[in-house]
Amino acid sequence: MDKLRAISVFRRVIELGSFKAAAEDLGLSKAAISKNINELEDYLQSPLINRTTRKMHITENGQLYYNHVRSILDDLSSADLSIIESSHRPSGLLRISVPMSMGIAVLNPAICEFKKHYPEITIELKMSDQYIDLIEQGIDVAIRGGGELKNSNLKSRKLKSVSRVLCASPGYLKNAPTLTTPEDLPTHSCLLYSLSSSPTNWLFRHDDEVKIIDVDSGCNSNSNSGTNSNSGSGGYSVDNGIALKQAALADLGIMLIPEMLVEAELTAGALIHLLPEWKPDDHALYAIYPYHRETSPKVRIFIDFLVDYFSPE
Amino acid sequence: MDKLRAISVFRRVIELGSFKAAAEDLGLSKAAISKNINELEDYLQSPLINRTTRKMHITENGQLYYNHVRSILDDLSSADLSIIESSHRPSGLLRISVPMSMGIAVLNPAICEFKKHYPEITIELKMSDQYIDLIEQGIDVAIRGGGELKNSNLKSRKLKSVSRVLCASPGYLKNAPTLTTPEDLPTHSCLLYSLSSSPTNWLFRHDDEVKIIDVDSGCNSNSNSGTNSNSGSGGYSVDNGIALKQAALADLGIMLIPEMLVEAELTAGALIHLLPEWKPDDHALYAIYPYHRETSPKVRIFIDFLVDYFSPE
DNA sequence: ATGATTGTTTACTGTAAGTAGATAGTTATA
DNA sequence: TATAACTATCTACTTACAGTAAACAATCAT
Repeated sequence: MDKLRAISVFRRVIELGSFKAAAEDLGLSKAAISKNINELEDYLQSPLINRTTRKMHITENGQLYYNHVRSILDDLSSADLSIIESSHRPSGLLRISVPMSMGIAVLNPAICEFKKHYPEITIELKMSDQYIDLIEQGIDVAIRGGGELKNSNLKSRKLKSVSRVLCASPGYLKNAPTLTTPEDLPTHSCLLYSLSSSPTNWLFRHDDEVKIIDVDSGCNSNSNSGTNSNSGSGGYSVDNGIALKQAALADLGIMLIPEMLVEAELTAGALIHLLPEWKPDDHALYAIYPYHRETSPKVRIFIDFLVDYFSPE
Repeated sequence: MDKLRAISVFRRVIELGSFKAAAEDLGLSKAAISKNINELEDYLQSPLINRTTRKMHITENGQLYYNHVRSILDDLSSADLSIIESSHRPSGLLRISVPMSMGIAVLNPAICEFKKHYPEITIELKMSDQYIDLIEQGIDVAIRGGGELKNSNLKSRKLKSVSRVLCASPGYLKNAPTLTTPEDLPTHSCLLYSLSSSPTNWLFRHDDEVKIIDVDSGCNSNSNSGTNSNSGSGGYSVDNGIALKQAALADLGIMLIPEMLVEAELTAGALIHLLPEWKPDDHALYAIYPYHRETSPKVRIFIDFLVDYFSPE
């Protein structure tokens, strides 16, 4: 027995006062109504409706049950409706995870704009420089550089290309080895951004020429920290873009960093753009979200917004 | 989809935190759990649980729905339980219909005794001298003389034999024709109890001899009312035993009446037992109640009690 | 009486709910 | 790194049952 249907049928029979009327109202046969009522009565071990072929009268228990059941059915359908409705009109809480530097430089402005369009979506932005488990932590969307997925239950969507620049502070460069081609990099102190998809392999293009440099090659062999002079890559790896920039500004070495994080420093001369004719490969910003047949509209809307927000034109 | 089952499954999954645990708890396969959750999500057009093969986390909508649904399920099962329980422990309202004379003479004392045993059953006794429609009026039990049923949705159960006596007042008999055999009755003024199963055909036995007298035979032809003297049956028919007795005491004629209604008058001499060697056929008292596969325990208990109460030993 | 109306019964059918077993993804352990 | 243990999902299949149609039964109106 589909109890919920049986109860709905019972309710309708009581409200319309006849099996036939309920049958027509519900688009069922009289037989089906009869069966539903019988099954419900069997289940409750109690008569609910006394009936002849011409008259019916609700019993005391029937009336009691009707009163209970009506409010229960109403509650349930309102609960259903509120979920279904919320799945069309986006609202509720959107939990976003993002690495700190990107959160400040990129995502926060985007979110501020987003909130203007969808004020009824509450946003909880979590700055996190670790890759956390979205499902375990109940995160709706994570913004990350690199679309690789740790988990097949996640999906990713590319938001934006991030052009990166190779740069260092004048202070570092003053005492540093010469740098005329990418191949010179392993002799330098290279600051690594550990959340990059391949932190130590830096790729550069010049016209059709491609060079992949393992800037970490000398790291483990000669880890001469402290002094920022002479050759050898000083082992410094951070998972935070702001800290990376601070390290570079403190003359610690050369970094490969998203251009947008250092625009001000480059124009002010606090950082120098190195090997400008060698273009690093673009990173990309991805939105990562738990895959689900029924993606929440708030998630869909938010990602759509970000794609639009970051699209070039 | 059996939505109620899907909701129960969802609830259990949330409470146990795993599909497998819920499957074992509910005695279903993991596949069934998975299907139920998927169907519920499809119906609500919204993800309820984000899941990998190892972890699951309830979504915002899922939490919302869970909160609603838990109280709804609890409400429903408590409504069910209260009905099922009441179908075992008799209680509630018992509506009884009975002809007035029997109500006062027979049923009321029985009910007083019944109430001592089942105080939690509320009784509403309706004295009615018409045969009313039990189902239309929402009557649980009617007590009547004669087990004939107007309606196939009713059942009857014999409670008690009612021995009747032929009697009249001395005042009537003083001026009345002679009465030595039942055949003399049509010459008398016979008072009819219209609720009897055959009001005008009075049956008498003497040893193996049976006589059926149509006491109404002369009624329509000579309706000499007013005077209580001489021959011819005066047409008087009542549907109330007390009124019938009052009519006899007022010297209006001869009546065939349940012995128990006139015991006091017979011993006091206010009424005279006529033709004592001719025994009228016994009437019987029946309980009539709406037929239902699931008879209410209050009805069953009450009728059982009456049968026991009226049984001879 | 007759026909209209209404609930029940019966035989049948199609849907879908459940299962078993294979599959795929994830974590722990050696 | 490979393996084992665990979990959700998918696929194919079986089975149960909800609904229907049609005949039946009972009641009421005319």
